[in-house]
Amino acid sequence: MSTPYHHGNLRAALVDAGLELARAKGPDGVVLREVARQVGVSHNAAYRHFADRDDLLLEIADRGMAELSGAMQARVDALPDELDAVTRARLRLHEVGRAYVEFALAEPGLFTAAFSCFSENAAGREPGSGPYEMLNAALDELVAVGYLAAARRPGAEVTCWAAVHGFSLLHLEGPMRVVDPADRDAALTGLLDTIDRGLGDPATG
Amino acid sequence: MSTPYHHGNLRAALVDAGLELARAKGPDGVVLREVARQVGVSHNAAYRHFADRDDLLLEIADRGMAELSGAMQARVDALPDELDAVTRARLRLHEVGRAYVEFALAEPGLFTAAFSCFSENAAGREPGSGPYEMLNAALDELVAVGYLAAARRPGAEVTCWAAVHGFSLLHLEGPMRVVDPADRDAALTGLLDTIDRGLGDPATG
DNA sequence: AACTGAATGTTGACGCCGCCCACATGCCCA
DNA sequence: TGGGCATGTGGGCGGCGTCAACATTCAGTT
Repeated sequence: MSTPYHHGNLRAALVDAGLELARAKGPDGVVLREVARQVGVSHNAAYRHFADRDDLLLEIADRGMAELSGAMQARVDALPDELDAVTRARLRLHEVGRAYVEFALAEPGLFTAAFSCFSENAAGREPGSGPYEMLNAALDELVAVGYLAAARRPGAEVTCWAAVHGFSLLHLEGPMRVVDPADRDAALTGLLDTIDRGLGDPATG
Repeated sequence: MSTPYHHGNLRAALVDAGLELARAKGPDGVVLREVARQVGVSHNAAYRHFADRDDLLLEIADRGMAELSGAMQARVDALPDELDAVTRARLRLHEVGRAYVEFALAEPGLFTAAFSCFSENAAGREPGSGPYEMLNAALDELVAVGYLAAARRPGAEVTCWAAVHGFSLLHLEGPMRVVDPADRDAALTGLLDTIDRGLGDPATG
């Protein structure tokens, strides 16, 4: 009555609670018993909906990835239209990278949780919506507009991803945890600039 | 008698055992009770030498960092001498980065353990011996030989570190765990090349 | 050589955790 | 109406980190 024996939508409630825990304390904060406690259900109830803790974490990771994708998409969409093709493509890559780092620093727990495990059918439900696909799209555009030589295109996505991913982790859990935000932003600008120069064709850019 | 009540050098033995556990299973594999078990001492014995688990992990991390430094130094020292200054400086940066990634992939557990926590007096006991210092030295040399413009020097160490760190983690625990070594090496070469181009002064390089 | 205090190691306990089991409850459909 | 199945409960197991009390050894003083 007051609290019906069957929750009705326990699975979703568990994921939501777990998501909040991940946000607040990172992947290690997603404790099955605590999640159950917050939903007001007994420990073990979760096992009717998830094989084990990792299975829950997997779904949380997917949600985190989706959120990251959204943040990246938002920044890309906010780009002004009236730019020439080349600078627009270059700015697009910058925004993709900046959004990635911005999200990681704004949501450290969720970000690390999202990378603590991976599902096969990754974040992007419909193709093209995941962070990886957005990055590849940005790079493809750089080739299309003639800024990035086609010969340099293979592997470029790994370079870009590695750079922003490493930057995020170094400032999140790494030795750069304590640098002040201004220096951090300057360093990020420098990183994006170096990548831009490194990818660009001197003849064209 | 057979096994003396006092171990004699328990602290070092615990660190060694913990180091092996870290190597094999990463930071989460460093379990106090297991470390004690391996040394043949009761659980809790470790508390006479370490404040808590993190304290032990800290020392393990230091050792891991030192090992990383050694691997980097070895690669740098192996560089041939008879090169002109500019290419030598550029190669030096390449080797620093390659050694970093190589170590991370060869010793995944120890590498992640080394970055799972940090001591204040970081890895390099004597100044200049830590990974960070070696990277900075390589970049300073790039400035000295005129390849890297002094104006681009600030923040360059963050860019380089982020790139190789991110590359390592993406291939270690990240979505790129499964790419085959050949592709991985090609991607790393591409990354180092992009960084080299991004840092270099077009007029000089 | 005996005494004493500090250092070191042991035993036992507490409260967490993930996970497994047997059982209780409520829903749906024949 | 009744039976089967999904869902939630309660208890228990072993493992963890940590604390407190106790045992043993060592080293320095007299």
